[in-house]
Amino acid sequence: MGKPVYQKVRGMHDILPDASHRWEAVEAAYREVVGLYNYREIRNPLLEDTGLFQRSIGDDTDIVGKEMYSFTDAGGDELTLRPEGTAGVVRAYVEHSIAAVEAVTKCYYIGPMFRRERPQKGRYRQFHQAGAEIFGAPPPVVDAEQVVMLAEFLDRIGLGGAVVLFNHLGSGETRRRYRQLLSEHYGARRSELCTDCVRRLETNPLRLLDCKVESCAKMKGDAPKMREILDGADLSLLERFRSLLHAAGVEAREDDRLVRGLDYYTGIVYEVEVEAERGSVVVAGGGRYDDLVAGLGGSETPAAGFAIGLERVLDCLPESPPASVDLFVLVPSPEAEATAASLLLEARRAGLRADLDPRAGSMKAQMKRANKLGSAYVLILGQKELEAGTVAVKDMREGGQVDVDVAAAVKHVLERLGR
RNA sequence: GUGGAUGUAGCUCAGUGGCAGAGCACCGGGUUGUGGUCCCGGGGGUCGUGGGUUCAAAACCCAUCAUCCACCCCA
Repeated sequence: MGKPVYQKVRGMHDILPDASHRWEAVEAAYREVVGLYNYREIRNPLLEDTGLFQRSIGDDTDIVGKEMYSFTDAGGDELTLRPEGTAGVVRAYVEHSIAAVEAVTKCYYIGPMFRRERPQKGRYRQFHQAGAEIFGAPPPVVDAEQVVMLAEFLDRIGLGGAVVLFNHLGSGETRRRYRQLLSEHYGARRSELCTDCVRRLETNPLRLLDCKVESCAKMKGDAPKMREILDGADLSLLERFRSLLHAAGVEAREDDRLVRGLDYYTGIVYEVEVEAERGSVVVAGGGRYDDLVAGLGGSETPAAGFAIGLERVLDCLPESPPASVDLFVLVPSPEAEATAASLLLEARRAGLRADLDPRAGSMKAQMKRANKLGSAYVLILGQKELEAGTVAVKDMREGGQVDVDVAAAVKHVLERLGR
């Protein structure tokens, strides 16, 4: 064994053939579920102008401030590997004037995102998200529908019982006012704050509520509450949102500490949590961003979306074996290879996963290979069979085998497999 | 970005200064043409990497890289 000259860059992972089938299954389930809700796929570039992310995610956020893979290309353009999916989707929505063609647009995406963070479990520098966005729809019906869709997806892949934590960030003016009030409340007792919170006063006052340091946490008790700032319309939206989720059987709890790390969120925001062996894991997050389309040059357009962390989802799912082979052909001698090739072709055209051992070793070695691949049936093309124009069909499960005419062998296996 | 733990065979790990190991996996064999169980055998590691201490380093020291945990933040 040689020693590797290169290794994968930090925080990035190879999805090897022994694991990729799990990804395929999760992605297929996602496409299927969002298709039922009439979402269509959008495929955006991985690279965008750096300014797009600065404008949409916000200059003060951690993502823009210190986590982006940005560079100047040979032509002098400032480019960034996308750290999330929404910005690019909104950019495309505006750039292609989609609003002019249809009043409501629903699209989904699946793909890699890049953030230069310190990696750990469930946190990678290249990770994958499956997301969905809707444009041109006011709250709260579509917001609830997106959360239900998300729950349906999780349920389908075996992560039932997800819990939704939601909050209302206030829209536009109320949100700014609330940040101001929080900043004043905590700022008045600045000296008792931890160093992180002193920084938060400036960068993200909403995060002050989430501090776990005791002296800071104590101040939360008499801190102004979002609910006190929200107007009647906001509160009734929240209530309708809640009851729509309830009606769909989705467990949802209001959580006034819930804050999103991206500046474009307005109004209803949420996170989705599932129980895993190591505790509860947030596998998805989303919310409404009613100002973003206009912020990127489009007309005022209500919009909402979410993103699911696929690694986090997969980390919660059990290992599963890859697809096994339906039919394996044993080729004991070169004289049998032509017959083997045509049998394999016939089998594959009939939709069977079929293979042989390209090393052409002993029959025992080839049988071991067939067994390792989990083959249901093995066709044995021995000298005896070749001369008789037959092939031995062995049932690997039962262990028995029968001689069948070469021309009927694949059909025989298809019948036994019930296909 | 900060603090901590870990890095020995493909995988899980034992080995605390004196010849690099186990289990599983992989490959082969157990007479004539047949897998899974069992028995026997085999290949594979410059002990993450680079320095240092020592007669002698997988082990001790320093650095570096990677993974994991906590923080920060987030999917």
